Amino acid sequence: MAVTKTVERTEAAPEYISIREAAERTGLTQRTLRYYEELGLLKPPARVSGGQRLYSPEDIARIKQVRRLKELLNFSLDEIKTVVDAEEAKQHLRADVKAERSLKRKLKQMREAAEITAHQLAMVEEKIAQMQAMKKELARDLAGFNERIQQVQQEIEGRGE
Amino acid sequence: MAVTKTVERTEAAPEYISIREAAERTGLTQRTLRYYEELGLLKPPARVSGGQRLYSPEDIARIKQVRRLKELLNFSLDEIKTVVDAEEAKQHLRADVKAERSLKRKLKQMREAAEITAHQLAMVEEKIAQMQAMKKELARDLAGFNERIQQVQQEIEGRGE
DNA sequence: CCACGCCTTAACGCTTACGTCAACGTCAGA
DNA sequence: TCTGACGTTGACGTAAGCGTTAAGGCGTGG
Repeated sequence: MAVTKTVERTEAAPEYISIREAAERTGLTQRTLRYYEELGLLKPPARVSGGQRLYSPEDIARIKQVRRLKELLNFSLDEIKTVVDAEEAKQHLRADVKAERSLKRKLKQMREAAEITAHQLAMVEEKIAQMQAMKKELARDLAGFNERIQQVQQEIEGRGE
Repeated sequence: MAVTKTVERTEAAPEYISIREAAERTGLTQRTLRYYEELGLLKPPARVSGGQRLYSPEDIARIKQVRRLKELLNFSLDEIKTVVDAEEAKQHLRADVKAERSLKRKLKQMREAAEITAHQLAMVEEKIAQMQAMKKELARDLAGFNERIQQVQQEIEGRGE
């Protein structure tokens, strides 16, 4: 019985925003938001009775996370999908924990979730290391330039040109 | 009088390598190397008399830099082109410095080069900062998971299940 | 009540960044 | 000298990631 979530539009929920606002706040376009939803990267947001999307703060947070995965870590949308699917699993297991079922099962699932998170963490750390190496190189270049600038400047002054 | 650079192929320069090796060492494909060259991201390498490309160690270094710009900083090839064009300018000015001309001119050019480098450095630093924020978030998540795992484990032991 | 603005889905278009032939030269070894 | 591996330049193909347009629904202010 697929119940379509709706929200009172009688100013009840001020934190719910239109796709326009969502796009502005996340730096993506409306088209991109719909596209990501279509791909399953974003779970379908709430709708008003008229059918228009209403994004919750959690939705916004998730959108920002997807964007970070893409822009910072350079993940493809496919890769992001596997990540968010994993996060879905996390949510489910949290619900499970609250619903109280087999503890061993939960333990296994939580370990998987932790492993995924650890993996992502490792990737981020690796990228940071690479970028710090790049930073060093650039800093060295810059120092070299500044040194030469000093030299040339002294030459000019010495000459009194 | 466009003189085509050539290199003795009588084993004279062991540091010069074929496009195959260049691709292997840089992690790009041969096609990509030719494509980048076509776009002006790489300066045309030396050739043997037969027309085959020979990459110098400097060429290889440049290729790796282009790759870093793409993969680490997520630059488009267009953006990379502006960067390498700027670096071209640096090289030219270095040649100028050796050729000894107007010192003031050189000074101005060197300042520009330094500015460009500083700009790139700033971008790298910003990305590092963003990624460290992301790292913190992930670390926090992971800690939360591990904590919960401990809890569940104790529950299991306490029960003697 | 109707015009205007914002939303919807569906479909096609387009750019980037290469992959993949095809057709042909080159070079080293048997 | 022939053969087979490797290289060359086009030219066309293609997947990802959206942009853009079409055709229409909803609701709100004048």
